[in-house]
Amino acid sequence: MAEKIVLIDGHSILNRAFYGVPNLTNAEGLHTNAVYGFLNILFKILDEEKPEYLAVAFDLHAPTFRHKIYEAYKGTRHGMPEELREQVPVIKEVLAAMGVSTVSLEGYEADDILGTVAARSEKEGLDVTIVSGDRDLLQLATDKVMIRIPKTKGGKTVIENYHAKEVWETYQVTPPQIIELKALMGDSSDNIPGLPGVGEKTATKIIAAYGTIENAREHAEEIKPNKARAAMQEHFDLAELSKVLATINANSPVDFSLEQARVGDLFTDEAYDWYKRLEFRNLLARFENREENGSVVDSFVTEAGKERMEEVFAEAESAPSVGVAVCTEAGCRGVALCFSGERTVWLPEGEAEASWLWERMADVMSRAGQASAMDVKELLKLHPFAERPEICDVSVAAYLLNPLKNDYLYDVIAKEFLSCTLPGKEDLLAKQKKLSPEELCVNRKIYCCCQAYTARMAVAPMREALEKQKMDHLYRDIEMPLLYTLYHMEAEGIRTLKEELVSYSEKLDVRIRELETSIHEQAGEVFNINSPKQLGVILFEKLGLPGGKKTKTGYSTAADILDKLAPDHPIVADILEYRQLAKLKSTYADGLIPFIAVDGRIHSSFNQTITATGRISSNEPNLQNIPIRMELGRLIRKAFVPKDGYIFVDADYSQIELRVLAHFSGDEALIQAYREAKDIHRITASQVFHIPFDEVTDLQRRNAKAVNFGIVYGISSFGLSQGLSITRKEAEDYIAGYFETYPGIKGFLDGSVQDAKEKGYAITLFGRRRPMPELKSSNFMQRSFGERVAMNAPIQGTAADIIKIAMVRVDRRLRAEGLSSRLLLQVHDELLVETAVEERERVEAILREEMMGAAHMDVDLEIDMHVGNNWYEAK
DNA sequence: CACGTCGCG
DNA sequence: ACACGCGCGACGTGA
Repeated sequence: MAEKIVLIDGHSILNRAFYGVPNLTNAEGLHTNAVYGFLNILFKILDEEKPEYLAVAFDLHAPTFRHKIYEAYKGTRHGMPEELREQVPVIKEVLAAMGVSTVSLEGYEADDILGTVAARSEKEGLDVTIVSGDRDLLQLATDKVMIRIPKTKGGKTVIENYHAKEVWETYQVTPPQIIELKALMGDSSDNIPGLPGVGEKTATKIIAAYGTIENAREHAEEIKPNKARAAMQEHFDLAELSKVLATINANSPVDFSLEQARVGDLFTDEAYDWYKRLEFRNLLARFENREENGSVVDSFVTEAGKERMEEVFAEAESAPSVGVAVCTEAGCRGVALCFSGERTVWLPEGEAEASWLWERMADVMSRAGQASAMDVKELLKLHPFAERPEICDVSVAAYLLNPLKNDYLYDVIAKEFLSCTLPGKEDLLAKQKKLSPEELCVNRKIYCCCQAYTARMAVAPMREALEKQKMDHLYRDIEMPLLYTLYHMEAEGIRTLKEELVSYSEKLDVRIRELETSIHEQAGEVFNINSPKQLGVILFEKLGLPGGKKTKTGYSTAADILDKLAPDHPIVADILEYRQLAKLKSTYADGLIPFIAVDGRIHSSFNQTITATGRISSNEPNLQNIPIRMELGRLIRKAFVPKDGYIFVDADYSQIELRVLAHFSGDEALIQAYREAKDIHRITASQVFHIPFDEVTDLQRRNAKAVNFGIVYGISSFGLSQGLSITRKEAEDYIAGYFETYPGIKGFLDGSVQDAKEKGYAITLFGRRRPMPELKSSNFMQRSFGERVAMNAPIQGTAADIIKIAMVRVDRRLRAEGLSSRLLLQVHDELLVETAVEERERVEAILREEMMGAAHMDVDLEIDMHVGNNWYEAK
């Protein structure tokens, strides 16, 4: 079959689209209806014809030869409305972005270009399709050249098709005679005057009979309707002019290269960006279902039948590198496997069982030369597989490369590391899209395949980036192994006694009601104590307590403000107690109950890609902020218990951050202090205040402790003064005294800030980076924040690195040594192990060895360890 | 959904 | 004179 070229009459189709599509604008206020309609027609044609070549012809604005004649006749052309005019450059840009070649030629109309290119192409043996709204072009029809005229019928676009045969059937004339026809009947849309009083019917009769207008004139006296005969005799010049206007010059000197017109990948990143900007959601969907080579979304194959799926799974197990993703949504469950940029396979649940799918997925993870996923921990939950270095988690890698992001979405990763534009969650699964169940399922499949694709393709560039930034060790030897430990902890969960929580909640409730009544009485009215807004009005307006404004929205009623107000009114103490109890009840007692699973345990999540510093976070529920500081809150911990025959062993690092600081700073005095003394805060007080160790008062020790903390947080005199309720001047004196005592620390903190400013990031002992864009800020507040972060990040981050190392080693040893004791929780500097009674000593030894041995610094790591029958006792 | 508040390290 | 301690997550309120 012959190759095919599609030629589009740009302005004509744009114009038709403009009047055929209701007014549309995007967020920028740009009119988009004509562009939208144009693209719809374009795609419809391309779908139907699947041509090898494609070009769009545009008139230039300069008047053409034919226009000049016409203007000489009539004067001016009617202008185009502004709403359409502004879309002309847009469609040209969109076409350029899609790699569609456009043709225009000074002094010639699009018709001439179309005619010329059509004639040349036909000569070269191609089939030609011309798309236009202009019937003038019918003159170009042959048995190889088809003219297609889109029309809107009842909101739907139907296309009339004309080869020479159809022209004859419709008009009873040959295509070249269309010119004669137009010369007589004219064409108002194309500003061809024709003869007055001659319409289509008469014109057709005349040309059918005489062939040409010249011949018709010879026989003018024979022409039937008197009106037409008169016109022919008196206004023949008009017919001649019309004939010139209607004649397309199929021999114009247009510069056209067939090769340039070859249809390539229309769905480029730039085109995608344009579609997004123009908000062509429907067309984006078409975009995503495209059939071009190398395009991700359509590179996948859907496999049906268990036998065929088995083959694909087997193929994946021996493949050098596979990206894996799953969809667990009922009704569209399945596994996506990406083998290469050209091949991603979707394996639907179909007749198989989900459990079978997940087993086979786990086999792929266990055996493929390299197996990668966006979230390996999620896959482990479906069906566990053994840890091995060939498994990569792309989200974790992305997190290390930039821990400041809120999330690590595949489309962003693909854009960043693969320069590839994929449809995002919003594009595929947004609720507003109101997809039918079938469409939703298709989109879920696409979503899943995109994840597999990104996981497969991003591994290499991300590995490279990690190596380049010297984080490959951190990734391979700390974060990836940690993922399995976190999975184990989540799967294990912690036994929690519902009855304990319920009775605790009831106990709180009694007191809360008492306080509520008392507070309302003292206020003289009933109001919502939980509303800071209402509370502020009561305290600062009705009761006239001193305080004034503090927050953007009104009065601050935070605890530290209320503390200072307590002597002024007894209601304040009640409010503080109410707040405390309300918090305990809502967040902890009542809040935890729904999380107790059928196994009687709470399985919270430990997130590896959340914090800016490298810490782990916990949620649903957060088990890293269970109360401990106040006795009442601490009682909650009695609800967390080991299973029968087990006890809790809890180990926490002693001042790990301060030790890290001592190591980093190399400050001899501080290092020496750690080597000698157990009570670092007391020794700090002794040295800073020049007092013998034994004479340090409790207050002095407390102050020294606050300074130590302050240092770790990135000291500021303001912050310290707030924390200690002292003046700024006093705080400054403390800090000055501290730096005098430990000059190495001053040097380290200054150096950290300096270093971060030069490099743009802070770095931990194990190479973890925290980017710090704030340091470049011209805003004092932001820059100051950046400076504090630069001091804190290496310290907090290194402590995080260390406990992560310890966690992995503890988890591994418990398993490797055949123990049944298990790591359950991590609370930043603390590990909780559910320990078989008879394994207690082994577990204690493992915790001690692995936690203390996780890093070797100038200051040893120390731990405190406790044992108990619940979490309350074990701390 | 942002804010204020407060629990933990 | 004035910004503000570092890192998280959950709850309740109110627009």
